[in-house]
Amino acid sequence: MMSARPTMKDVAALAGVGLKTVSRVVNGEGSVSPDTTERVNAAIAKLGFRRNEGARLLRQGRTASIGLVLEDVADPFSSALTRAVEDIARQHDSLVFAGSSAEDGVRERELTLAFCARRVDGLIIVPAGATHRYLVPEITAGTPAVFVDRPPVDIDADTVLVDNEGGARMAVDHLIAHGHRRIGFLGDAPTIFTATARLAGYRASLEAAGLPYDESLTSLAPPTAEAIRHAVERVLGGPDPATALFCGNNRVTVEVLRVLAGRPNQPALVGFDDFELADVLRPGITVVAQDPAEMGRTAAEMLFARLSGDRQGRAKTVRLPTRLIPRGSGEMPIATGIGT
Amino acid sequence: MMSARPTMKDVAALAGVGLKTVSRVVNGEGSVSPDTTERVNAAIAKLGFRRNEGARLLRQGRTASIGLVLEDVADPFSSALTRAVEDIARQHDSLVFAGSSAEDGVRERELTLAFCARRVDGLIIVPAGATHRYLVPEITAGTPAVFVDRPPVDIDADTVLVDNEGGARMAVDHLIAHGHRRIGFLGDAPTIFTATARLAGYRASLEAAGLPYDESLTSLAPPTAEAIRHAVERVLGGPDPATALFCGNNRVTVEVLRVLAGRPNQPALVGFDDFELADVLRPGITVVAQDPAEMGRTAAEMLFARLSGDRQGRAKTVRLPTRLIPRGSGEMPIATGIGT
DNA sequence: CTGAAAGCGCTTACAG
DNA sequence: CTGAAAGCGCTTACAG
Repeated sequence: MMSARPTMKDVAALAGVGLKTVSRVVNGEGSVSPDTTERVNAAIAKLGFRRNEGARLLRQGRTASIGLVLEDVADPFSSALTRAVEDIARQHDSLVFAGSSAEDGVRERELTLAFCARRVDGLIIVPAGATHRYLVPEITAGTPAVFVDRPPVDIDADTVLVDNEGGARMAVDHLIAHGHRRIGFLGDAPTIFTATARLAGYRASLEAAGLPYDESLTSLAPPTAEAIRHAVERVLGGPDPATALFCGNNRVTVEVLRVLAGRPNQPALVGFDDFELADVLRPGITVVAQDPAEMGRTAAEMLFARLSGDRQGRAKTVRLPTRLIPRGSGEMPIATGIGT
Repeated sequence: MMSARPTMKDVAALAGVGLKTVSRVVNGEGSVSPDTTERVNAAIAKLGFRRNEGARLLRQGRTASIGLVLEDVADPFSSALTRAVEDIARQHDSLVFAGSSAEDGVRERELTLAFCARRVDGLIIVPAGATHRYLVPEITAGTPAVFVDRPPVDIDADTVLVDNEGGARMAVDHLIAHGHRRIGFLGDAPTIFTATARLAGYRASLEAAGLPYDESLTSLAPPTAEAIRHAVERVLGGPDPATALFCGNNRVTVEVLRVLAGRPNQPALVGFDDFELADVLRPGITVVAQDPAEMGRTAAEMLFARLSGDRQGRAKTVRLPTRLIPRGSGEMPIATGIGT
């Protein structure tokens, strides 16, 4: 029972052997006599020795850890992704540093560089910033990065995206197929890659159906309660209102539902991103689902592939599919109330 | 542009100064001539040098990182807690290793000891295991641990809990106040501390009201869809069924709502734990809310307080309050259907 | 089968 | 104002 942590040196001294012999026993390298092994193990047990992995890894030139930069750890999308990354990392005996950029480019950079300063073996980033040039020296120095959900800006790197445009198009096609001609789009801030990609899918769907694109039916803004309330009122008000809404992401959908709960007649609705309880609400909420766990898994596998070999190959982009899940809200015809 | 990372030695060589001088400049220690400082900075810039924090911290005997052991990073409770821990850690220039025990004692132990092997400065643990004796050597060696949501077993350590019994009692009192006499309790597995504490609160409330405790109205089991379906059918079936349900946690509540969605008449319902969309459902779901972010914040603050001084003081337990949020489902009198 | 020396990339304690 | 030496706790490369 020492108060400080015993080291290999302490073990060696107690066992009366050289440092290297302790190292051999700890690493199970064999070629140590049974007698010596026993003495070393006894000393280890007596002192409660546990090897300092950080010191070992410093010598080996890696840290067996990766850095995961999220928008917000607390977000369901981020946390599902985190769990998937964790599970892959565990398979590679690697630990995960996780942190939130809070959708702030400066904070993303600070956090990412803090991870690099700890010499994480690699990075998985849900980017928020307007440039990732700051990563060039790190990547060049041998710290690979994989981007998820949004592509990096100004640099080339492995990326995992979903088919945002195709997913959005599927959502709007679905509403059109159910008779809607006036369809609103409520998206996140236009600085966010996925928001504009989904807007593009929305427009493509309208165009394919020969429907006009009417800017007064769209809104691209951070999904605060206030902003969403105004947007919903604008899009559902006026002389020729929308009869259906396409919500650009999870947080938009939830805020929209909150606003709609207080209104008499309800538009049809499809949301991008699935969410817990979407099936319990009445009507069930039709969504275009992406799979954050699959995104995390894919990104982590790409990263560990880089770490164990293919470090110089060209950057790859994987685009995962989305899936339409009809639950009721997206299948309502024009002018039918949602029913309380 | 070297392919490997430049070190202080490389910088010193290029600048034509000693290693220590580079260290001084990097640390802004002053007492370096302007001329020398400039040469060193030029070399740093030219080489793209970035100090290896891991090496620095090894020498300093700490890692400026903490380990966070959760039940499941992807769970909303865990992820809200994680974000709060992250924010406090950032204030202390510390990074966070996060990982999931998956409610498995063995995995909890492996993960926790992996963090200790990296010599994290401290631990925050949502415990799953049946004993934490394995932590004694680590704590003795100077790695403090703070437990959250559930107390440690077999050891003494700082702990952050909520008033589970009081919260449960508040929930059941509320249902009783609305006229209910037959109230079901659907809780998680009895091995989970919070499940039995909430059962105790349920029983205390019944007893205070002079109502009998009827085991046929209760269920304590992991909240799989299957188990919950059976439990709901049992508690709401039979000759003298429950008219109200108290759900022991988030996941139970969600599964119960899923089951109830397919049934004709609906019991009153109060859930322990708040959740997104509880206010959007019709009726709104009345809950006893705890504050996972506050729990994380409190735990992190206790940990950093230990790290910056009070290492030997007696273990403290903080018990945070819960809060009843009436939204409709908990205020329904007997025999009134929930509406669609 | 065993160990002394050098090194991972830094800082600390000393000496000038 | 500056730097050589020793050290953080391990492993690597060598030598016996």
